[in-house]
Amino acid sequence: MPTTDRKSEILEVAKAMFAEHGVSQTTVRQIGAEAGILSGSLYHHFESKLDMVDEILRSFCDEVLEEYHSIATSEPTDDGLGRLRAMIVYAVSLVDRHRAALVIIQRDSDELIVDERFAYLIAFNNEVEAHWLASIRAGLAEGTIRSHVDPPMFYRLVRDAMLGTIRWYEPSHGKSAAAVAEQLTDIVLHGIAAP
Amino acid sequence: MPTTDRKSEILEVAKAMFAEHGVSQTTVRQIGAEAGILSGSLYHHFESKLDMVDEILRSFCDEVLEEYHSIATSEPTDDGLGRLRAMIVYAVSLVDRHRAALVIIQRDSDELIVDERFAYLIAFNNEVEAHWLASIRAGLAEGTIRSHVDPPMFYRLVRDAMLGTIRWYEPSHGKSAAAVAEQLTDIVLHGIAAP
DNA sequence: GTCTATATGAGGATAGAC
DNA sequence: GTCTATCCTCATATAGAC
Repeated sequence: MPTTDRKSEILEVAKAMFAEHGVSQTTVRQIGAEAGILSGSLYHHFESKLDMVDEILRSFCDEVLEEYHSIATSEPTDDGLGRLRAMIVYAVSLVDRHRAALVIIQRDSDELIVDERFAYLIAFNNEVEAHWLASIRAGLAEGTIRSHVDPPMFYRLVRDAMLGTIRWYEPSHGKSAAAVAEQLTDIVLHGIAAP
Repeated sequence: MPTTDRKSEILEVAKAMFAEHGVSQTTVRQIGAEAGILSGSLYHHFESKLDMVDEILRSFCDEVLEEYHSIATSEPTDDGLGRLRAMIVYAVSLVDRHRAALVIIQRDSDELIVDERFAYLIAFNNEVEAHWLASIRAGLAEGTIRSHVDPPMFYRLVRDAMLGTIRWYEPSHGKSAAAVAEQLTDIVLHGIAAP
């Protein structure tokens, strides 16, 4: 048995290329060339180009939802602010570990969800948002979050700030993921104004 | 003289379509159909599809840089925090007034800048960033911004939070642009943690 | 499982009549 | 200034040999 089968190998190549150039800008010929196979032969492993995208994104969504569930249940249920901190750290860590999948979802999901089989992307977003909103509302209820905060608006602002890091955050040089998470958490919690 | 000439009309149609579906996903045939003209006839007004994109983005960049310049000079030069507030309000207002151009730049600039003629997009980003960094550093120097804040990282986090609003902010219903700006400014300045 | 060869369609762009 | 007609290229995907 090989350490990784041919199909998974091709999928890794495709994932990187989809992330770099976008799904529709990546051709099956390019994927084949990069994977050392002719484009026609790809269809022995996959039914279509979108099938590759589907496999990549499904496994990502499954994994992430499972991990959010752990955070939501393992942290003390009543400590909204604590769970929120944990979620920020976790979300930033995804930029390290699943950058390609995040880039694809961020850039191409509008285009993908036209196809019904990608409906799970909408469900994924809703479920993630629900986890965040629950924590924010718990924080508001327990008084650790200022009443000024509008939960959905706040969630979206923070989510977009995190997703944006994908474009400029370089794991290899400069700031670590931890430093980015720390700066973001600090700003979100205490603001930038001097007391 | 017509109120708007045919070329501007076509450009407005194209701008909306580029913003909705992305530049490379919008075909000249679609633009023609929407503008009531055949695709071949578009080439009487423009040399190529990318020429349309170029005209749209150039005028946007010019206008925005000019307005940033006003903010930077009209507000008291020594009040970094004040200028920063003004910039946040201004930037959010762009989501209202120039949504389409912002969407195009956000989604397609990676693809566009491969072409040398779009090099001004990089210059644009650098210049806008320089305005923000100057204000942030002034705020740090005068002590109105906490020393914790890393200027480039902070700028990018806030910029991405603002750009993200493009995807969910609906000028027509619900929150006004002012409400979004207010919530964002409030979080950025004071954080969400209760004192 | 990968190759050769090719079907089929859509994209940007052009030439010349009106 | 717009239309008709068409060129050329490149995309996804298929059929069948090896």
